[in-house]
Amino acid sequence: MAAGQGRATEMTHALAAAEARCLRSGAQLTELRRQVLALVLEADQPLGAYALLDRLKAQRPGAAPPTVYRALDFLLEQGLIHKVERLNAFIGCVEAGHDHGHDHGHGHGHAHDHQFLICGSCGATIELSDHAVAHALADAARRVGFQLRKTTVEAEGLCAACLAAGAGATVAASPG
Amino acid sequence: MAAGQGRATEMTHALAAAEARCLRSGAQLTELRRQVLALVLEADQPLGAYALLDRLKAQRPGAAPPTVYRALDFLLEQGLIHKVERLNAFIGCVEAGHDHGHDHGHGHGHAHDHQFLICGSCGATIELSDHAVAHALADAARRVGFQLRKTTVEAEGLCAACLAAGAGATVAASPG
DNA sequence: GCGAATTCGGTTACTATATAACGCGGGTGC
DNA sequence: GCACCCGCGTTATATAGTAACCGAATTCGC
Repeated sequence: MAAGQGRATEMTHALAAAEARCLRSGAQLTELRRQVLALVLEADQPLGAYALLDRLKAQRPGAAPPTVYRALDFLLEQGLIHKVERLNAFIGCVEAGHDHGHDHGHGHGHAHDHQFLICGSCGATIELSDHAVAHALADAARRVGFQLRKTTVEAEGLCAACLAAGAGATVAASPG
Repeated sequence: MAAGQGRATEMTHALAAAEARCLRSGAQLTELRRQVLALVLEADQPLGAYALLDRLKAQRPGAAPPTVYRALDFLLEQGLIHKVERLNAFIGCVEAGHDHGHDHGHGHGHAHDHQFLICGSCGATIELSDHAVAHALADAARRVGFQLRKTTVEAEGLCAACLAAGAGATVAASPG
């Protein structure tokens, strides 16, 4: 891609931004939480809690499910990561590193509306922040008197790269 | 309840419609599948697979997880039920009883686009079929060259009834 | 009628995902 | 020092989902 920086650099930036954000909000980005965040960020796909646990054990042999789940809960609350419900997996928030220039005032991450596009062929997961989708959903909810708190919009299909590679015909199946 | 019919009547209609649909498509709505469908339909909330299994055991003592999962897979394929990803639970499809007047030609249920609004207070789950939401998502996907196959749109919040009951302040918590 | 192929579902065993509950140690305030 | 909260280790368990094998019933071809 056209990005002029490697993944390692992005990671460093993202971690620094996360740290800065936690400092501002008073949240404690502990060593464990930073480790789990790093594991999520360095993956190019959403990772399940137990996949993260396996990797975490390299650094922290005694790690158990609650170890990683507690860290994930924290990171979710801070808006540093998202959960992909369809996959029961976790992925870094692409907006976590940005600063919106204002404080939303709820003491935690801004919990922006977002959408995921999950490629069924290569597993890549694209995060969107499409206002039209968010508005359409908000409108539909308002129409039935429903007050939204958190939205989950996830779609499965084929990413541009896999479509170009002809995955439209094979969809991750080996050619016959 | 302003509806002029009881839930039992709705259920009977839904089951009859499901049977008719399966007849047309050649799918076999067996006794087990009908039982599981009835359990899903008679619940006023989405039910997890194991909750369904517990209830199924009353009629079918030997039932085990695969028993209910196989039935659920069938019902999902036929479009007679939906899965609520956020809850890992299953709910009857409100359109399953309708007839769209045309055959979609893929040999199974029409898999219409839909959205769920899940009340965090009472657990009620409202199914929408909002075209604006579906279109917005389709547009956003097209813009990044992503081909949609299946969409999952689920929102958590407060339903109109719970809002009216003042749940906006308490959200299912007992008053202090 | 007989066997092959298919479908449905019972059964066992297992993997994957997630949480409850208890306890310890380190900070902070007094 | 002591109470308190928080982070986290630890054990155990709950919940969700699948793999693999088997037998009964049906259908198809002969």
